[in-house]
Amino acid sequence: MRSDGGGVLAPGRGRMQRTKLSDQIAEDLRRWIAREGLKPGDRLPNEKTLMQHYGCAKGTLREALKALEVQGLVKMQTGPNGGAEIQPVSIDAAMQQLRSYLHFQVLDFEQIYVLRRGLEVSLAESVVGRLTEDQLKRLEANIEQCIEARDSGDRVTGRRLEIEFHDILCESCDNPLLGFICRFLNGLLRDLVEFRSDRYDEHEAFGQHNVASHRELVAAFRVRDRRSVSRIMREHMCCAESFMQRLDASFRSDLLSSG
Amino acid sequence: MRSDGGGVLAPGRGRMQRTKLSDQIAEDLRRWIAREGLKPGDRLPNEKTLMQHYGCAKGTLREALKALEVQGLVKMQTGPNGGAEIQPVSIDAAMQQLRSYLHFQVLDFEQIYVLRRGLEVSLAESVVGRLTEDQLKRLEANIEQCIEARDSGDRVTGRRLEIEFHDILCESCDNPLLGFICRFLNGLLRDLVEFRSDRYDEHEAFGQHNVASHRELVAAFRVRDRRSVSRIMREHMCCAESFMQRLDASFRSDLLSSG
DNA sequence: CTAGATTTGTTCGTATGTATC
DNA sequence: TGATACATACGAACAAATCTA
Repeated sequence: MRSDGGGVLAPGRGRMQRTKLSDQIAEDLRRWIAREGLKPGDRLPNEKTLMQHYGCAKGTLREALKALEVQGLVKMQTGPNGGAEIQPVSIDAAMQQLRSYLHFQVLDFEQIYVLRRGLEVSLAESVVGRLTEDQLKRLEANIEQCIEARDSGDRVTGRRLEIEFHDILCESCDNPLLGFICRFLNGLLRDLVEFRSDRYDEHEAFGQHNVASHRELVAAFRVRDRRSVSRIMREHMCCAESFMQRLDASFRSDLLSSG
Repeated sequence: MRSDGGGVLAPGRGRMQRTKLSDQIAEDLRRWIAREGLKPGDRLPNEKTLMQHYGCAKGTLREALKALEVQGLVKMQTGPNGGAEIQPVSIDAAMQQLRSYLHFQVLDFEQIYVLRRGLEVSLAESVVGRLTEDQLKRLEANIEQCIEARDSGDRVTGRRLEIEFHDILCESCDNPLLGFICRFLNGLLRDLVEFRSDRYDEHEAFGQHNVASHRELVAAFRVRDRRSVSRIMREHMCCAESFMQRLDASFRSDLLSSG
């Protein structure tokens, strides 16, 4: 029993193109998954059944399933009881897509900090009283690792670890939107920091500030002092931005002198 | 042109390819597009050529192209000079992916405004002096439309138009990250506002506030008064949040009394 | 406006690798 | 050790869209 397939037109310019059958099937499957309320671990019917249901060929159905797979909705598996298995909605697929969108745009650290200096404060406020003992311990362990990295002179690792501190905070955020964006900004910073100048003094000062701020933050989190958390994070963001600015400046002068 | 394709096929004995052939081809095409620096409008080789290059069957290649199409990198076209055409990196694909990620999360207007009240102010500040005469005119026209919608009692259209005001501001933002997120938040609000209560008095007051604030904003934009813009938008967001809160409250009481 | 050429879209048949029992 | 179920992949052919002469 083939679904219509005749009159479905795609809005466009002069060329009105009949929507591809594989796209119709993909869209139908998406709706079916939502309507049926399928959860991660559930499986779609196998290819043969779906082929009979939609009255289409293997290639067509496989293109439809491929679309769902790329979007991270399902994962294909071979063997008995194989087929398309519903996947937990992945934050990674959304991040990668947003990243590839921004890949061709100009982006510097200042544009990131326009968002970050406000959002990280909101994030910190929102997780006060929600951090588990395990997470607090991991925050403290992270600070120790930062100190080790600094002592061993491994600057890039140090910067990366300091960003991980903020990733841990994202875990407890009950606002999925805020959590996503903060995590995403952290990822962008991780990429940027790889290419910054290796000015020893700047990195040293930056690292010392970060360790101090992170220690104050953990202390305030432990006593659930929301106002202190807010203030410390605001100052921390402000300082971090100016440190990044100086790193960026010396990085650019390095480029000039070497080019 | 070598018809070899051996570097991609990986003729390993024992276990065949761990990753699906179509995925390998898709990844190779992505890298090829980036390395070659292909721009929107450029075309990939046609299916036959690609089949020969990768030494694969039609179905396999089509799955690979489908993956690129879903990610918004290319668009397929039939006919002579058809094939896979490179697309401008679309903001829509990134938004849709992020939306589907958040679809299964709990999200209310308060969580949106935690971000919006800060980001819209930054956005407004960043577009001061960058708005064209055309955009200023469209902002003013938008305000007139809002008044018309209010007079004709069309509340939902009014709310939608007021959000479009903020979409226009996003156009001039030179920070792609900030622009993306503000646009995305506007989209979320558009969805939420559809289901809000129809309390006439609340909507009326909300509409009047919006028109007044938007008028003040346009005036400040015209004279490029950055500090006024910042202040007005901050107050506007604060008021809008409390209005939404009241709409939400009466909406929930409606639900209770009807359920 | 029609006819042909080009290229994607779809179908069917078949074979093979792989995981489960 | 097979036997079975399933996705993966190949190849040939036809259908539909679209450009050009």
